[in-house]
Amino acid sequence: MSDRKIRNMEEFAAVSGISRPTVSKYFNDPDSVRQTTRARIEAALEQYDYRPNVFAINQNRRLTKNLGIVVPYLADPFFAEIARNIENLCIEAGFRPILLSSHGEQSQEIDNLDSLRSLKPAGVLLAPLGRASDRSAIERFCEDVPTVLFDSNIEGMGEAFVGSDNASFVNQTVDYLMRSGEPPCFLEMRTPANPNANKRRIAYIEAMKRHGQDPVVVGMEGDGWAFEEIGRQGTHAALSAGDFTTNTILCSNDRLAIGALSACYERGLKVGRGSDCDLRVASHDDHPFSRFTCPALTTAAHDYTAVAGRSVETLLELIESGGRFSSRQETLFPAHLVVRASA
Amino acid sequence: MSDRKIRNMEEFAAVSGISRPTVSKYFNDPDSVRQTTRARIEAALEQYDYRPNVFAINQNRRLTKNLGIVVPYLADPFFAEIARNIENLCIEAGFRPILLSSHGEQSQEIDNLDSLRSLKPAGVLLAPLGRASDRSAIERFCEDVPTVLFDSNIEGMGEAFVGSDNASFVNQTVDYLMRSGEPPCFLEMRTPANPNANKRRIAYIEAMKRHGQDPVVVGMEGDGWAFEEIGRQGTHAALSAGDFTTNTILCSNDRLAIGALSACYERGLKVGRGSDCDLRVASHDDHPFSRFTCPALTTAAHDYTAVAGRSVETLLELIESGGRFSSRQETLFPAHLVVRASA
DNA sequence: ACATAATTTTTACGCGCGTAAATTTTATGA
DNA sequence: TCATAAAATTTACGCGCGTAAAAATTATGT
Repeated sequence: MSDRKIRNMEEFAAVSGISRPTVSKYFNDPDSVRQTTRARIEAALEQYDYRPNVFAINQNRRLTKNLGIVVPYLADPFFAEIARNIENLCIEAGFRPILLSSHGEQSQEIDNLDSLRSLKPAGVLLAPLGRASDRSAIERFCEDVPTVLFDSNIEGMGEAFVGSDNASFVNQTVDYLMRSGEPPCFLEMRTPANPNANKRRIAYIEAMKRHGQDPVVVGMEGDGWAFEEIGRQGTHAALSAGDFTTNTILCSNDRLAIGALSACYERGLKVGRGSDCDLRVASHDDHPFSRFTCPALTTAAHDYTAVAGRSVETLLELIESGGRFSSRQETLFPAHLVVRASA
Repeated sequence: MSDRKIRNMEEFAAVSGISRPTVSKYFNDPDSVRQTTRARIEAALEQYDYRPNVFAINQNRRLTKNLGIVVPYLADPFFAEIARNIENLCIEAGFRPILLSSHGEQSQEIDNLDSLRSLKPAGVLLAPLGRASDRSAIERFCEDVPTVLFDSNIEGMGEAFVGSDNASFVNQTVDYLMRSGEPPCFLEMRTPANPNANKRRIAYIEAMKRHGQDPVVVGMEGDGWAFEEIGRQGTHAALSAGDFTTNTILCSNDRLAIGALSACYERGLKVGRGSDCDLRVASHDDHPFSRFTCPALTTAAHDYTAVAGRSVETLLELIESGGRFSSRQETLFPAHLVVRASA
C-alpha cells in the first residue's frame, strides 16, 4: 500500500498504466475489460486505495444506480426497521440507496425530494407524511422521477403503491378480541397524520357491525409524532371520563398502545387476559419494541419482509419498464396476528 | 408559474435575463448582488421553479456547506434522537447535513466514510461503532476531513471528542441506589460493542469500592444491536442462576433495562421501590422510550441538547480554524438523574 | 503469417455548477 | 457632466467522471 494519494481517476489511470476511459469501464463492470488489463487495474488498486467519487459518477450517466428512500420519521423505530430492510435489498440489487427522513415536516419532505432530484436517482421509494404532505409537490416529483409509494398511500400518486392491508389488520384483531372476550373500543388520535389511521378506524367500524356490535371510537387530542405521550395522556383522559364501555382497548397503532400501557400501569390497572386483569390492550403494527412492553403487546404484524421486498421489486420493475406502468399498481399485504400477553 | 422546465442554471439565467455567474452569485448570497438584479432573479424564481443541483454545487467549491453525520445504528431511537437534534443545528448554522447510519457493521461504516469523502464535506461528526470500527480506516479519514467524534470516543482519533461523562452517569445512579436501598448489581453485555460500556463498568466498580461494597458484575451473552432481547434473555438466565446478590439491578444502558423489565414481568416479579416490590431496576441513557416502560425507568440522562449543541459548535470552530486544533479537545457532559418508578 | 474480430487508446465533449480575470455597464457624488 | 467606484457581464477554465467516435493495438482462427 503506497502512501501516495490518488486524487482522481486520471491519476489512478496513470499509475496503473491504463487509459482513463478503460478504467472507467472497469469500475462500471469489471468483466467488460480484458483479463490482463483487469489484473493490472486490480494490482494497482491494491497499491493505491482509490475509489471513484460517487457523486461525480452519477453526474453524467444515462441511468444512475442511485435509489432514493424517503420516510416520514426515521426516529420511529418502525420506519428505521423497514428502511434498513429496504436499504439492504437495494444494495443486493446492485444499487446505491440514499435514505432521507422528513422528520415529520412538510418543508423537510419537499427538501428531500429536491435533494433526490439533484442525485438523478433511477427511482425513488417514498413513504409520504400523509396529511402533512404537499400533494402538488409530490405530484410534480413523480412526473419527473420513477416513484413507488409505500406504507402510506396517496391516491393516484406515483406509479405504484406497496403497503399493508389495514382492513386485514383490524379484522384479525377485532375477530380475535371478539372471540376471546369483550368487544373492543377503538383508541386513536383525533386528527391522525397518516391515512392508514383513517382506514383502520373505518375497518373497525365495519368489523364491529359485522359482529352485531356498536363501535366505540375514542379520539385523543394531540399533534405531531410523540405518539407514546399522546397515547399516555389520552388514555388517562379517557379512563377518567369513562369513555371505554368495555374492558378491551384496541389501539390504532403500537406506539399509542405503548402510551396506553404506561397510563394503565400508572393507574394501577392490570393489563392482560387473565381473570385478575382489569383491561385488555391490543394494537397494530408489531413495532420493534412491542415484544418488550409489560405485558408484551398483542398486535397485528406487518409483513415487514414482504412490504420491503415487494417495494424494491416493484421499483426495479418500474425502472426496467422505463419509468412508467400502464396502470397504477397497488399491492397490499395482509397482517398476521401476534398474540402476546396484553390481550 | 410557467410550465416550462428549467434544466440548469444556464437556462434559468437565460429566462431571467441575467448572466449565469451572477445568478450563481445570487444563490450563494442573495445580498451580494444589486437590488434590481436580485428582484429580477426572484421574479423569475416565482415563474419557473428552479433550484440549483445540490451536488453539482459542491463539485468545485473551495469549501462546501456539507456536513457529514455518521451514527452507528439509526434504528436505535437514541441515535435517531441525537441525530435529529444535530441535523437541525446544522441547518440553523446554514449547513447541509448528510446523515448516514452504519447499521452496526464495519463495512457500512467504511462505505459511509467513503461516501462522505466524495461529498467533500466541510466537516464530519462521527459516532463510531466502537469495537467493530476499522481504526486505520477512520484514522485515514480524519487526516483528510476535519472530524469531530461524538458519543463514543476512540483515543486520538479526530480533532475533538464530545460526549457524556460515563463516570458521572454511574456515580449518580449508584449513589442514589445506595442511599435508597440495597447496593446495586451491575448488568451488562459480556462483550459490549461500545467503549462507553467499559467505562461504565469500571466506574461502577470504583463507586462500589468508595461505598465500601463489593461490586457484583453480571455479564450477559449476545452480540449485535438487539439489546432488548439480549437484556431479556440475559436477565432470565441471571435470575435462574441467582447471579444477583441483592434486590437491585443497575443496567449498563436503557435498552438492556427494557429487556430486563420484560424478563421480570414474564417471571411475575414486581419492579419498583415499594415494599411490595421484588426488585429495583435502574439504568443509564434516558432513552426516548424509557419514560414509557412499566414501571417507568429510573435512569441517568444524557444532556442531549448539550452534546448535540457542543458537537456542532466544536465542528464549526474546527472548520473555521482550518481543520486543525492545536491539541485534541475532549468535552464531557455530566448526567442528571431522572428518578421514576422502577427504582 | 494473414485477415478478421475484439479491445484498448486517443480525442473530445458533456454533466451542472464554482470561480477567477478582464471588460463593460451601472450607480454615486460633487 | 464627468470622474470614480461598484456591480454585472464575458470569457475561460476547473471539478471528477461518463460516453461516443475514430484510430491504434491486441487476440483469434486458419
